[in-house]
Amino acid sequence: MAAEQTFMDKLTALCKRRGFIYQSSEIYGGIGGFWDYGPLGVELKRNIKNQWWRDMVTNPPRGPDGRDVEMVGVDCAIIMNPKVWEASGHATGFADPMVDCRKCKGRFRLDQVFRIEVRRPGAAEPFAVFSMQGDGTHSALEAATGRATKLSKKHGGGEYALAATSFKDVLAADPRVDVLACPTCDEPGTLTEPRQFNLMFQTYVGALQDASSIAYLRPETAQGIFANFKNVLDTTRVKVPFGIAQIGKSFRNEINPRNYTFRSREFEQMEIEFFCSEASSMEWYEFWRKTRYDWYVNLGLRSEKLRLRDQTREELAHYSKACADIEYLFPFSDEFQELEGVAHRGNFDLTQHAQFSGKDLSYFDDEAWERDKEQYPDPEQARRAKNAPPYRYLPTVVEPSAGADRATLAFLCEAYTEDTAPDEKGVLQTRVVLKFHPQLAPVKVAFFPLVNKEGMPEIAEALYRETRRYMTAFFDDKGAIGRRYRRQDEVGTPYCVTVDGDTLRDGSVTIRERDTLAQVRVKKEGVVAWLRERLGQ
RNA sequence: GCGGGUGUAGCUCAGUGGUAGAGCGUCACGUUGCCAACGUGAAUGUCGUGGGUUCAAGUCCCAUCACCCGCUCCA
Repeated sequence: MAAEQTFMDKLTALCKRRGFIYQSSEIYGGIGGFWDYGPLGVELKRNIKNQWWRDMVTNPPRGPDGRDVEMVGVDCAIIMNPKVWEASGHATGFADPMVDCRKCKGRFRLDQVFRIEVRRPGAAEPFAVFSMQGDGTHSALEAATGRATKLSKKHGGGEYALAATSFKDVLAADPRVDVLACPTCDEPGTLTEPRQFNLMFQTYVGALQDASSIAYLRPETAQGIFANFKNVLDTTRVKVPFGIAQIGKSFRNEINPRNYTFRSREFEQMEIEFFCSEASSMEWYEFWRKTRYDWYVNLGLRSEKLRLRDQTREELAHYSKACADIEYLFPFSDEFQELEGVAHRGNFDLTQHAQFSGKDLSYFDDEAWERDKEQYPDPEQARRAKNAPPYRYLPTVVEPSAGADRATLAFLCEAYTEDTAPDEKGVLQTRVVLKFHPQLAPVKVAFFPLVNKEGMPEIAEALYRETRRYMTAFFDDKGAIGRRYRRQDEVGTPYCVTVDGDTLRDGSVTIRERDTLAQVRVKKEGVVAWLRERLGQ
């Protein structure tokens, strides 16, 4: 742990020193869970987002059906009608504190779990106590009857009386939660202390600050996509299967933000909701699972620190058929941490929004109907068939949901390398280098005059001005050449171009490669083309 | 949320209740001939913040904020 801690310390120090990441409002003592990207950090993160958008939206891969994936983008408001969060399930459990079970991972509202006491008529002490879930005392008692009868028989039979007290009331009288049993696991001691879960940031819309004007900052970008599903269907010519993508900020009022930018209260997501038929959904799920994993690998997360983990049945949400996490072993933890989740969500979200909004969010498959309608000669039969699957249905959703800040942090961790390079006297010295994939590097190329005379600076600057029309470039004539190379290594610049004496004689420059330190000579007129070819800019 | 630790220059860190420091970095000038050069000079601090004790607080006390570690948590 000590060595890994040192690694994170070095990385965070580098990120601060070279302008990748700053703590938010640092001059006022900072604020927990919020981070700013500096001049180099914003380039890095933007490159990651742009690459994602290019690879997923504007130039998506070929799907399992042999056709190019159809994908459109949206950019939705952060604040939405609060009913959205009722439909999505994010608002439930707000009114009452909750307890979690450490064993079964269940979460229960205190007013919906009851302590059931079974006692003989007139007896002071119950002969059996257990826990039961219910919407109210009545439903809890009803649910408990079967078990109480069995317990009564076991204890010799005879009449018994039931009493149900909600955990809320029990704990009000006696705050010891460890004597209460989890209604699922049925053993005491597995429940956490009750807590208020209010992880959505709350605000007021309009000048009037009362209950009717409460709104929330979105805790995920996905719901904006679902809420616009019908709009996109009606106004573009997409056909299922297709996806809607969005990059944007989300907010969660995390109890305990930690691990640098990994768990922040304000963060940026890159999400796709991919809509397909139920029949093809597992095929699409497998496709996205692999496509998204490969995306990270292709951009440089090559080590064994990246893995694709299928969630176990117990981890899955009730509506989900399958979910895989793309995880990275960050230096700050012994455990893999989630970068992205690829979830098979069934049609849960569209069902919820159709129900809560009262709007029809079904999709009608024209092509299939045109193909099959001859099979329904009877008009009434045809009308019924037309409005049911496989012609009209709520599409199934596969959701690849990635964290842009987490990806940025993973790429930084993976890129950070210490190796050795010879100094002026040929002695090996430690070198810090960020080995970013060239596509992600904040600065693509730096231009140096070997020395500041004989017209070298002018030539180098002219090349710099020409090149920056196409890519982020940097000009540096300060200090010795070796030092300038090292400065660029430290921020991950893949190429450095040096104008030297030979440039004056034959018009060639040296291009030095970041990872290998190898140098090649290129005619100065060909430098831009040489770089654009290798950087795809 | 609980317990422990830390907070001094851009970074890493010294600093016995009595003048605010070092290395690296940054900037200027000179030098420069391909991998962390050298010389000279310079800038940089409400010692996290707010109270308190004291003749005097970076140092002691209290509170608070931020970060780190361990638990917890991650809807």
